[in-house]
Parts: sequence; structure tokens; C-alpha cells
Amino acid sequence: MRHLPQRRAMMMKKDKSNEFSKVMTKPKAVSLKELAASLKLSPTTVSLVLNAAPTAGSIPVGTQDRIFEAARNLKYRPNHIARSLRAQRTHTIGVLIPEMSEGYSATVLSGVEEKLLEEGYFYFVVSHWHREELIEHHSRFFVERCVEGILAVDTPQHHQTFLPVVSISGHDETKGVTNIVLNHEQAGLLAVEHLVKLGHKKIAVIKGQSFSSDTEARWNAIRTAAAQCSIPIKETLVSQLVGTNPTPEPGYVAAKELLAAKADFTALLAFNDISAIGAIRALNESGRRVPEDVSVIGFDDIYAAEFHNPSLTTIRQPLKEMGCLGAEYLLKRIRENNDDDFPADVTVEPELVIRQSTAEVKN
Amino acid sequence: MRHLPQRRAMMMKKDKSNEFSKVMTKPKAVSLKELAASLKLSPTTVSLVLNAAPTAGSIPVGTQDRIFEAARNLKYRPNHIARSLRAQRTHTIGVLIPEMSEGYSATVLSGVEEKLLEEGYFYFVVSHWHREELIEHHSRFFVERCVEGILAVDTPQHHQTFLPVVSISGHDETKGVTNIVLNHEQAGLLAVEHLVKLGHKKIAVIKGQSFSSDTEARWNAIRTAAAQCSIPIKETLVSQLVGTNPTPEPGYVAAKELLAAKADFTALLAFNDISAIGAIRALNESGRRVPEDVSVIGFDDIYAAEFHNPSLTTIRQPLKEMGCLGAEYLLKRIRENNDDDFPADVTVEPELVIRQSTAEVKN
DNA sequence: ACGAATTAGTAAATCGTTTCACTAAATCGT
DNA sequence: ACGATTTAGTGAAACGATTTACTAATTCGT
Repeated sequence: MRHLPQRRAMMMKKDKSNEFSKVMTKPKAVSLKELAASLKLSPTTVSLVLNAAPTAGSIPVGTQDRIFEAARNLKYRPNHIARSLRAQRTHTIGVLIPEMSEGYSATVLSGVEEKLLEEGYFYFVVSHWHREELIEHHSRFFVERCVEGILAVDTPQHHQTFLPVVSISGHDETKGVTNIVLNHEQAGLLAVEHLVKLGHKKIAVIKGQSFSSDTEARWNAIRTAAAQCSIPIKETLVSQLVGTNPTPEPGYVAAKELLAAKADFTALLAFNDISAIGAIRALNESGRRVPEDVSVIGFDDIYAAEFHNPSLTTIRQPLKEMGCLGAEYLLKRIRENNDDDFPADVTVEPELVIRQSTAEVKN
Repeated sequence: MRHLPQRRAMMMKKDKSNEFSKVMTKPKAVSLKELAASLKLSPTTVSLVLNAAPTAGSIPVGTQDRIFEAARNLKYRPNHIARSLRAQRTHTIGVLIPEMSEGYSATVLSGVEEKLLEEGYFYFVVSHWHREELIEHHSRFFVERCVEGILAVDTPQHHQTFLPVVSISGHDETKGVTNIVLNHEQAGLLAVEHLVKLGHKKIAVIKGQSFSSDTEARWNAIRTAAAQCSIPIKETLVSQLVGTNPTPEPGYVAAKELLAAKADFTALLAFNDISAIGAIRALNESGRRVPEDVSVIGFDDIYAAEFHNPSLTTIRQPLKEMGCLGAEYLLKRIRENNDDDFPADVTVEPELVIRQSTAEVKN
């Protein structure tokens, strides 16, 4: 009397797992051990064959085929966690970014993803919103999760880890960290020369936020380039982005400040495209047209730049490529784990993209 | 005589690990076993105490303190991989997105990230570029990596997995999948009513790409709303986005088509903000001003919308909130692993954001 | 003062792989 | 025909945690 209901229950369960209209009830992935048992072989043999280990040469082709077939039939998928634990390799890296929603990090990430997937790596992303303690906190989690390396995007270098680190648009001289950086001198020169060629002499500048890694380098490059062109930047024509708002709003505010100070300029060099967009809004509101009254040039060439109105003249950074490169160097470092003789810097070249936001100076 | 050199060696090693000029030489994370050994306790005890297991009540406070102190001193961090293997819980989920660089997915992701980190979860993201085989391929990798659930963003639902799945802006009736969706009817109504109130009667529409999950629902909603307002959409005033280009380019092309067909319209309902931006470009090029000659309304309210020129009137989708909600429901599903009685849909409300790209119809 | 309950732990199994060190049987060389 | 190779595998120990089921010593209740 006892086992009858039980058999019934079993059958119902089985039916259910075949029934398509019902949610599958955990088919519970098949393990190597189970696969081996079904073949009446040891897990060792199966593992060797499936991983095409050199030792597997001694296993006859017939057996190998049986193994492959069974693996396919039972839909065997090796458990990556177990494998990671045993092999002490997770094929995972951690990526630190300031925040996600604005185009810069996202574009870099698309490059990172492309390269990593090619090589069988996955990645965790976390945003730190420019908060020092979050950077540290997340780095620790990365270590706990056994990532094999860290990619820091526009993120100041914390305290050093024993993990390989590659930094994209970082400017830390921390020993052992490879920085993927733009040739800022060239970028500054391209921007300033472009404006000078158009006849501009009164050039205003919006510097980046103090926490942004590129701020200093870009500002220095612009100053140097301006000096070279004999039109040094006037102190009164310099404004700076403040706050962590990732929208064009800080650029808007910075331009408003310039305008409020009755600054006299015919061209504006914004820290990046996002802030250029904000600045254009401010200029328009004050009755100045871009580019007729003021030429505006941005940096980065994010997607929005091309389709903004007016479309943005900008100094293009190859963001996706930088992501690719960052991932590539990090993987290289992970593989050859000698930490020395890795380049401290890898430089990529900027490109002047001329669109509608700059024009010859009037009169 | 024997232990002296040994002590010396130990000291040197210690010095080296404090030396800042050298790259740290793999301090090799300390394991539970080592920590336990250093305390002359068993791993069991240490584990129990550190995890505040109920059984740990019987361990005297003094010992507990010793354990905590040693853990701090040796910088013990539990190995998440080992823990995952044993507990069969990875605290990781997989997120599928079409692609990263454009604002939509990135904004959703920022919501996802926020919620997940709160709950101690990390996530893998992968892009499928609208390619069916990549969706399947990545899903398999997710299973291999033992993610606890999958969040599909604007991604058609493949074959069913045994993993919990929550879909954001998906429209599949796959059993057991919870969809986070916009109230499309309301969205369509808001858009159409807004234009009608401004006096528009000749309304053109740019439909989304055929692969985009929202395309059909949005189109139906718009048609229904227009019919309700007694200004049915004319076939000749409908265009559609084509191609996977994530920039405004498809919108530009779609608008060009409308113009080439000499379509007569005073308002344009674009599939989303990105395509609205492209469409505005096309309209401007053909000499039509926005909003003076043509009113344009977008969908989504991505960051770019507010600062575009003209700023975009749009139907806001709470993208970040949808990300949050998606993560929340997925986690809920993971925790209570009864797969039934989960909502098939969770609806969020759209909001009309009036900016500069729409205006009263002329004459 | 005796058994019961509590205190303070520990040993060993387990999660799913990989891999090192084996072995038993068959084949080969001479 | 004998030892040496090769063939076709296997057993068991990792990897670093968690957890179940113990034990030995002490304290408690009566």
C-alpha cells in the first residue's frame, strides 16, 4: 500500500519535466562523475579525453567517440567553478569604471568585452561613482572573487594589489601598472592648432573635474600648445567642471560662469564632448550662436558628438580601441606572469574630427 | 646553528613585502586552513565563527576575538570560488544585452548594478548584437559559469533554460519568464495626445527595427491611440528603422525616406530618442526646422535627449528603475525557488516629458 | 555523586574538476 | 620467450571552503 502513491509521484514528476507548458523542474546539470558512470569509465579518462589532454593519445578513437557522444547526449557542460578552483584560474577579470550610463565608459567597455570574449574571459563591472572607499571595497571583492586581473577605467590607482592591473586613461605612476593613454600633447596641439588656423585668438577653456584622470594632462597639453602658437590662455578664460553629474550639466554651468564673468572669447575648448554639449546650450541661451559667434571643440568623439546639433568638432579618442588594448595588455600580463618589463604606458593617437561646431572667426 | 639563517630569511621576506619600490611578489592569499593552523584551531571552528553560524554560540568570546583578530591581521578573505562550489551558490547573474555603447542598455545596467551590489551579487554582461546564435552561445556559457539567473535586456527569449529568467522590455510569453514592461498603451496615448493637443493631424511614424522587442507593442499602441483620437495613421506616413547600427543613423535614413516620398506631415513620432535625433538631422538638412515646421517626439528619455538641440520632447521610460526592478524580481525568484506564481508581467508607467522639439502646429 | 546537559571544539565528507602516480594487459624487439 | 614498451586506462589527492556528525571535558540539577 505504501509504495504505490510514491511511484505515482515519481511518474508525475517525470511527466512534468517533459511537459513543455510547465516550467522545467531543475534538470540538475550532469556532472563529470555521472557522465563517466554512464560510460563505465573513470572520471579521469573522460576528463582527459574531453580536454584533449596530451595523455589522451593512448585512448582508442572508438572510446573517445563514445565519450564525445555521451557528453553531447547528456548535454554535459563542465562546471566552471569546480574547474576554476582546481586550476586556480577563473578566466575572469574585474573592471572598475566611474559610472556606466554616460557614453565614455560604455564605449571603452565594448572594446574590452570584444577582446575578452575572444579569449574566453568574462568580466565583472562595478561603478565607483568617484568614491575612494568604493574603489577599495570593490577591489577587495574582486580579490575574493579570484579575478585574474583588474582593468581600471578612468579610475585613480588605489593602493597596490598583487593582481595585474591595467589602467585606461589613468595617470598613476604606480609601479607595475600599465597605462593606456592618449597622446595628450598631440591632442592638445590638434585642438589648439585647429582653432588658430581658423583665426581664433581668444580661446576659453573648460577644464575637467579635479577627480578625472585626464584633467591635468589635457590642461597641460592645451596650455603648452597655446603657448607654442603664441596665444597663451588667459586665466580669466578658464573655467572648470565641478560635481559628479555625468550629464552635460556641469559643462553648462562652467560656460555660464565664463559668460557671467563677461569673458571675451571666440572659441571654447571643452574638456569633453559631454561638457561641450552643455556649453553650447549655455552659449545659445545667452544669444551666442555656435559656430557663428563662438567655435566649440570637444574631446572624445562619443556617439552623441556626430549627431548633436550642431555636430561637434572634436578630438577623437579611440575609446573602443583603448578598451581592446587594455584587455589585451592585461591578458598578456596574466599569461606571462613575470611582472617586470611591461610597458608603463601604451600611447594611442588622437584624431581631429572637424564637424560643424567650429568655424572661421568673424571679421 | 640551524635556525639562524632561517630567521634571517624570514626577516628578509618580510622586508621585501613592505618595500614599496618593488612589485609585490604574490603574497598568495591566506586560506582558511592556514588561518586555522596559525591559531591552532580547526578550520571548522574558524569557519563557524567567521560566518557567525548559529553553532558558534558555544565558542567562547575570547576565542572568537582571537579568530577575528587573526583574520584581520593575516588579511584573510574567503575564497569565493571554493565557497560557491561547496554551497552551490555563486551570487552571480548573467545579463544579456544587445550592445553596450548606446545609452539604453547602459542606463538599464546602472539600475541592475545598483540593486545587485546591494544584495551581494555580481554580474557578467555580454552583448549579442542581435545575433540569435550568440544569444544561445552566451546562455550556455552562463550555465557553465553557474550563474543563478539570467536577465535579458531587450533580448528575444531563446529556448528555455532551467535558470530563472527575467526579461526587461522583452515580449515573450515564454512560460515562467517575468517581463518588465512599459505600459505601452499609455505611452502611445501620451505621445499621440500631446501632438493632437498641439493641433497636429498629419503625424508620421518611424517604427523600430523588426528585431527590437518594443517595436510591435509601441506601433500597436500608437495606432490604437491615433484611432482613438480620430486621426488614423496613414500608411504613407510610416517608415521603419533598419540595420543594427546603434547610432542615430537609421533614424536619419528613415526620415530621409519619408521626405523622399514627399510625405506631408507636421509631426513625427520616432521609435526612440536616438532615432529622433537622426530624424531631426534629416529634417534640418531638408530645410525643415524643428519644432517650427515639424514637431518631433522620441521615446526613452536617454541622457542625450535633454541636451540635444532642440531638446527632445519624449516619452520617458524609467530605464534605470526597470533595471532595478528586473534585478529585484530575478533575485526574488532565485531566493524563493518555487517557479510558479510569479507575475508574467511587471508594468512600469511612462511619462511625457515636454521639451523643445514639439510645438503647436502652424496656421 | 550520578547522569544529563552544556561547552569547546574536531574529523571527515562534500562540491566537480584536474592531474600525478600508478597498474594490468597486450604488443614488440630480438 | 623474455624484458621493455605501449596501450588503456584507474585511484586518490588536490583546490578552499562548508557542514554534518561526532567527542572529550566540564558544569549542572537533584
